[in-house]
Amino acid sequence: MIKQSIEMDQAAAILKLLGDKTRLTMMRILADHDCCVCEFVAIFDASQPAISQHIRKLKDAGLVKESRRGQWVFYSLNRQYEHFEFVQLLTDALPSQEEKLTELEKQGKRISCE
Amino acid sequence: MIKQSIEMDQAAAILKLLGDKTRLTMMRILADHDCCVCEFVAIFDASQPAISQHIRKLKDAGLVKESRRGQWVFYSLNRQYEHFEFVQLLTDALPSQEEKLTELEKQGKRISCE
DNA sequence: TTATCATATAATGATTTGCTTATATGTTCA
DNA sequence: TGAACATATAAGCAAATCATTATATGATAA
Repeated sequence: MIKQSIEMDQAAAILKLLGDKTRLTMMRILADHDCCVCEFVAIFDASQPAISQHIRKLKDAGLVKESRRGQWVFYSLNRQYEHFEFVQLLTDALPSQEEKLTELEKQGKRISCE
Repeated sequence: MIKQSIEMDQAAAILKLLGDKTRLTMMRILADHDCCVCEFVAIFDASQPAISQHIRKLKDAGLVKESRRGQWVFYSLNRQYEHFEFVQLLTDALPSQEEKLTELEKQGKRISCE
């Protein structure tokens, strides 16, 4: 199988989407763990609608997928996304955001509903 | 020397800048050749001020540098740019825009003033 | 079933973006 | 020097973006 190269307009659209600190950081976090909306709200210290709207953009573009677990909605990377490798190339170049999660745990705000 | 990782806000700023098809394509072209403004105008079939304004953003951010050659102003990648490697990671993942240049040559619009 | 928690959506407004038109600047050449 | 060419800048405007507030939806638990 010959790997199909991404087209310029698709690449530009992805970069535009990720050219926002909040969304870019979300993607970097999701590269390591699934996350639910309320965790993002806590991490970014942002309003719930603001976070919800950022996630929606990522979801509409196909970069993330959602799954409801009880009352929570979790998001994860969509590894079937057509240009997942391109996205991964980017997130791999970014620093781990692990501290944001450990910070959450300290505050007892980490959700886990396994 | 430990390679310093790019910070999230810097990365987001770069992606935002490159999240525009015209600017992204410019960077991909510049990865292969220096280019002058009038070539970009021909390639993108855009107005001269529009092109000039895109280039200015790239220049202000430090991604490209300019050099005047006679009446033309040429632009090239700034390989000394702090996050050049990050930028290169991106452009390397994009398809060559070589045809755009060969197209120009066919039309006799390629500038060369060596 | 109703209160509560988690999330999404809608409406609105301020800010940013990217073009256009008009004009200024800098270079070359007759 | 002045005309022509290449480029930059400024001003203005329409569209896009991103937050806010208010409200709707969906799930759980008492």
